[in-house]
Amino acid sequence: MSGTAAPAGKREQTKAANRAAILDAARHVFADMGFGAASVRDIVRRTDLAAGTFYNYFPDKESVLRALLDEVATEVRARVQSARHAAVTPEAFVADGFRAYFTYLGTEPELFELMRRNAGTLRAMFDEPAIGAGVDELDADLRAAVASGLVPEHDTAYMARAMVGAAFEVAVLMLDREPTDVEGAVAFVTRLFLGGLERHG
Amino acid sequence: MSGTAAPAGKREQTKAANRAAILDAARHVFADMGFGAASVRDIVRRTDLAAGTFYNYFPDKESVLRALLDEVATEVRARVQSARHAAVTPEAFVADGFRAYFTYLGTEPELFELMRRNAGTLRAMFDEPAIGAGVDELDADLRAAVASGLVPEHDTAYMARAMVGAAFEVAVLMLDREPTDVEGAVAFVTRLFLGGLERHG
DNA sequence: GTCGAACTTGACGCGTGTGTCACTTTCAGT
DNA sequence: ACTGAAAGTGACACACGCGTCAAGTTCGAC
Repeated sequence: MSGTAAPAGKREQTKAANRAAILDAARHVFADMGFGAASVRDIVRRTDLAAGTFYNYFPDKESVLRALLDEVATEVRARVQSARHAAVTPEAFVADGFRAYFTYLGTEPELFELMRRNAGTLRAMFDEPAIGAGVDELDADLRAAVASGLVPEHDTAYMARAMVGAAFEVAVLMLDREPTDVEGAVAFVTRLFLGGLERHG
Repeated sequence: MSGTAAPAGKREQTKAANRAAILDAARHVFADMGFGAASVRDIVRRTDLAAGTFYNYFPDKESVLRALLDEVATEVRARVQSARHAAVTPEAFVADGFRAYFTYLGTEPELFELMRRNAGTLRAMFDEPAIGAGVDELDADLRAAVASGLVPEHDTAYMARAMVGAAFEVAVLMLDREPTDVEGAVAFVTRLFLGGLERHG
């Protein structure tokens, strides 16, 4: 009957369901009113649970944000990383990385909206610049590309930031346009940054 | 004695001083804890004023944010606009616009921090994408440049967003590095986007 | 069917924020 | 000086969020 791994007792089932319900409610609340203005009560109210129950699952609203973040950050990082590491040409490096990024965001627009709305808070709270989910890794990959001669020498720290910042804004616009045109966005940023990389030679 | 225009009665003097004190306190508070988490009391506490006095100047905290925003948005827009409109080559168009932007941010790092911290809130609150203070104007300028043949045809909406997003992130890094190197940042983004623009032809 | 541990519930005590308002202080005009 | 309007003050009434906890409910083991 149940599709996934363990059938599990009813106890564990509701436990997982409650946790999921809280995370789901929090996703909406944080995206709608922003993390700072949101209260634990706002989250609970979007749920069938009682106020006290919340604290069986998370100690405070910050933990919920953290959980939500881990969800998205690890996923997007892994996808982008593996896409980039499979690339051998600069074209593929840029295009595949962005494609993985844009594709995932198209899949989870709600999480993206949450990140967009609370980007400043995230930066301040966890020093991880989770917004781009891996500026450091991009920087590292760029340095490796420079070292191996694939790409001309340049300020990789600036470049990583610029790529993430531009990609983020382009993603916003991409998701605003109907229908969502991932390939168009990929083509745009790829041309932009390939041109930029060459020019730095 | 007093440098500026009207010596003004003591009445008007303190009135202006109080308003300025509130705005200054709010600048700090919004930048430190984020707009959503901040309270009117937090602002007042950073001031010599009583709680009630606040409401003689602003109806609520949102109005303070609005006032703060107008301060920075109109200033940066005017500077960038005039810098760009004086340019005749694509090089100057890109470089001068960014230079005006970076230079102003270097002047007012506190307002920049406020914008950075609350970018998501600003977008949600006022539809104006005040963060880049003029994406629309940049888009318009780009379209004009395309129409006049200065620059090859491309998706100017994407380009405007990408430029603003990249500039914002580069500015963050620029202000983190010591000493603040405006010309280095200008040179970086100029090469990046000139290469990108050419490549789109 | 019984029992106990795990979980849920919602009301409670406490702290804090909101916007207001009667009262006081301050300044400008005479 | 004197006076009245303008502005400042802080306590107040109300509302809400927080985290807890005693009481109730539910599931699973035997």
